[in-house]
Amino acid sequence: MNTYSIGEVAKELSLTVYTLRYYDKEGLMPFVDRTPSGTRVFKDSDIEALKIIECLKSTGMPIKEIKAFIDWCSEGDSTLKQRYEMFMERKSIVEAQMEELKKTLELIEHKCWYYKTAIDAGTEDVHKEDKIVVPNPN
Amino acid sequence: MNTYSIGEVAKELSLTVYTLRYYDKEGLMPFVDRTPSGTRVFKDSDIEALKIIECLKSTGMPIKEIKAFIDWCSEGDSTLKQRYEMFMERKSIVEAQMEELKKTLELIEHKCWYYKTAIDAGTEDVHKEDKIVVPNPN
DNA sequence: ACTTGACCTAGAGTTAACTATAAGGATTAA
DNA sequence: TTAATCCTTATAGTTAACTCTAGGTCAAGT
Repeated sequence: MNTYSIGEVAKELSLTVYTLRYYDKEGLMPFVDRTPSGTRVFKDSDIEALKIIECLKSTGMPIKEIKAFIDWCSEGDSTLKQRYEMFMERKSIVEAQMEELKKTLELIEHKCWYYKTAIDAGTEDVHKEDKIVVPNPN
Repeated sequence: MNTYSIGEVAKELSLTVYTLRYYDKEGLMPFVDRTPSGTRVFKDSDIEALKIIECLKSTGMPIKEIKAFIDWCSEGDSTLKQRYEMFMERKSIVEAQMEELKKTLELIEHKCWYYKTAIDAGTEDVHKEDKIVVPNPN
């Protein structure tokens, strides 16, 4: 079974060693082994767990909540329901984020069109009467 | 033409008056009028501009960059190209975010399944041999 | 043996984006 | 007119998530 140093894991996950040690300090990595002298030794399964952590982080989940999840994992089968519900809640949060992003993208695409036509006309004034000239979505 | 107080705008955009004043201090709202005594008076077009600001903010754009855009808007037609390029860049950033979120959602949905089956089995151990029992995407 | 470089901890510093407080001015309602 | 409820500025405090420094340990290479 492969093992990795903190520097290797940092490179692999595009994080800094500072960040990884910070996560450890916050209790996100209680599963990582140490050598007798204290150096962290990461297993493949640890990297997988860190990928889950990064996944949760990318949904905007705060580190304290991620720690709660990690704690549940350590507690075993008695917390299966909490963990399930946590992921179900994340699912609906992410779905809402995707909806939100879709609307954002539409507005941005409209702005791209707005500026493209303005550049072609040489002035933003072409849009001064938008409500009259182009009554609809623009 | 309608006008609004800072409190009304805050309510309308689900922000606090603190946040709006902070934005103003950071130079995001140079277009907002004042009464002779200094009270801000928001027009409908100001609220529309704030919605664009919120849109940019929701893509993760830092306030300093949003300020650069607002400054370009004040400078007039000479900055049309910059503004166009800025929105084109935002467009690809948002598209990348959507791709990322899609992958995140897939992982989360997998975890939902993982925990649902574990709950049904009464133990997480049903997944201990995933690689053998279910060789593929799980 | 010694130097180099990666690792360690504890704790301080940074940054962004608010969030709140203090002290006061203007406007409205009783 | 007096209280309430807005608003103002300046400035201080908070929070999350890093990010870095200081001072030290440890293992490998020359």
